[in-house]
Amino acid sequence: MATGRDVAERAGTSTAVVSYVFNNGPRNVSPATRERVLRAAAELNYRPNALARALSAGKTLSVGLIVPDIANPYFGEVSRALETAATARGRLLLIADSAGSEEQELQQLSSFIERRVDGIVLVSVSDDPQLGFVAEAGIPIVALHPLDLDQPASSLTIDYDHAAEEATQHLVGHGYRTIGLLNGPTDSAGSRQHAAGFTRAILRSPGVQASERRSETSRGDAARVALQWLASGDRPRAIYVATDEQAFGVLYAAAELGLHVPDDVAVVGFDGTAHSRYAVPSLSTVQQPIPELATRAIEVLIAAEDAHVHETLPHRFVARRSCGWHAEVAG
Amino acid sequence: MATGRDVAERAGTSTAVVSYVFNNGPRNVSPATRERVLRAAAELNYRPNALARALSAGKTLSVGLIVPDIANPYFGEVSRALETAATARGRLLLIADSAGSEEQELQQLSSFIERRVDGIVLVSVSDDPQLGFVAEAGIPIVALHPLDLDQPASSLTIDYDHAAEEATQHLVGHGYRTIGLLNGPTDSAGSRQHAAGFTRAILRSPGVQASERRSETSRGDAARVALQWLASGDRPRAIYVATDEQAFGVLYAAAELGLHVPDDVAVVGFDGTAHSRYAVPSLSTVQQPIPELATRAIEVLIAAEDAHVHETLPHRFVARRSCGWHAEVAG
DNA sequence: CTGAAAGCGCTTACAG
DNA sequence: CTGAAAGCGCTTACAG
Repeated sequence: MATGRDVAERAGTSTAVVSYVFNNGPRNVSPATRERVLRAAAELNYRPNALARALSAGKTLSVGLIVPDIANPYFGEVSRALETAATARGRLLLIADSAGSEEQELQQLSSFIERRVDGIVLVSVSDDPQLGFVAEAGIPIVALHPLDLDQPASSLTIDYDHAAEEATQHLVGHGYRTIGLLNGPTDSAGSRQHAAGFTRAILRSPGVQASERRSETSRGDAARVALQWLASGDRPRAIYVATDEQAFGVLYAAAELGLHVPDDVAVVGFDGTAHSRYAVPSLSTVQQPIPELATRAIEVLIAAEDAHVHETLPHRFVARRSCGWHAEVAG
Repeated sequence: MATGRDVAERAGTSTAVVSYVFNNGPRNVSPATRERVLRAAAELNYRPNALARALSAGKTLSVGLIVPDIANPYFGEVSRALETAATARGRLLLIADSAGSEEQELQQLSSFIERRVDGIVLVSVSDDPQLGFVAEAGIPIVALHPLDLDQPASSLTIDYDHAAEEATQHLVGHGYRTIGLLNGPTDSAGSRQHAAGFTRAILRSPGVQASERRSETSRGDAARVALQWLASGDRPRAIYVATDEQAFGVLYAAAELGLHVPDDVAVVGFDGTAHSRYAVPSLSTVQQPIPELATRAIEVLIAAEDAHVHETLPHRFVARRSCGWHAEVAG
């Protein structure tokens, strides 16, 4: 491939000028020279080498993202929103999939450090990820989930605890007397908050019975757990599910068992993926502010102040058919 | 951040030796020296700069992927499979989302060229993408969809035409006499093959009536189109849908209208996403060989022979509840 | 407005 | 087994 030197020679100028032209600075170039450079570059099909540029300029203008499963629509939507936000700020987003593996997550963090990304957006598979070595490298991190305050990273989340309480309260309001919680697989900060909010709503409601199960964050495993649960003697009348992805598995299990949602069992999900609206039946859910999370995450990384930021963004409960309403709420 | 020079100084050796240690070659290093280098590196938290390495060594060991919508589960699964395949071959996968925009796709191709990726896996938004400039840059491309043979790129696909015929034939075999095709939005090579196979199966079946609609490749738009179609006087008894994503929209529309799948309307999808199995009801579909496509794509890019490759991989029709079977076929 | 030159942090023949 | 040095392709003070 042609280099800046090739272009400079053909245009009868120096590599410095070629750089000035392609970066619109930091020095001015006369229109005639600029014209010659651009012509030569076009003739040679010149593409500046981004690696050399980054090495020399000391910045890569790129942001890394690590998610546990890019095939999960929620993370897909998050990725898409981050790509939009990053592009709007002139950054390239690099997406990596840790495949639910802590080891792979660590490798990808390393890889991002080695590539000198300007910042990292992380959805960790771990409840308490080791981020010290990233901080030592001087690369800011923002997690899109609750994080211990002593971690060397920022976090942006919604208030899981209150959202869980609100959603559970909504089910109580429908008059359901037995309510289940299908939580995530591990004892993480997130799952504790789901449980805390759920429990608070239950305790406040005399006569309401609670039960809890766990499953992996996948349709398949949620379906497996729900098939047993819903076929058992202590089938709950309503279930609050910690992720949409698991809720889809519950809807599937109910249908397989010939149970009607919401008449036999009501379901509420969490995340507010675009798909939740088109579930059968459409899924009531807690809507995460995905575009806002993405925009703010990129902002935080670009600002990269010394202090870490821990912000809570507003969520929204969206009632649809699956919880018992027979008309979608406005919006 | 510490550099190789810092490590060399602390270890009392040269940067060359540091490089030899971290790359396990190309020269041997005595155990004692290696030990000193590793210790110094650990103390300094040294991370080799991948940009400098790539610039110097002339290879980035990275592969770019561009998909039209990372939030679409099919592309999510493809991304995940490619990440696995790339990692297995020691390459880093960079994922970009063109957001359905031809212009953005071109920018991302440019960005990948500038980053000197070793190869690009492309799912284009365009029927006839302009790839000449990528080929001129010496970067091999493999498309995961049909491509004109005069394009300067390889392609890996299944036989859409026969798969469509087979799926339609399956619906005919159920005895359905009115069969619809819900195709993709544009007149692309893919949509032509869907239509060709569909039509062939219909023409071979006397007395079967066909109809066709189009929608965007999204649940939402497919639902919009299907709501009209299924509520109209000429509602087909069965529908062959060009993507799972659109088929989910059709399932939603049927449920909204109080129609039972498959008793009122049968549905067959296309792609074989993991989600298809857990749809309500579980979705009959044409299974793309996602892991095989991914593995082969990375192989083709790494081999990077002069000749372009155009391969057809085997697909598999999977009958589930949505087409009228009431038991899932083995597998 | 333009050019010669140093430097970014590596890798790799080359010489010893 | 090890080191000095050139080079990868850019950017950017510095000097003119």
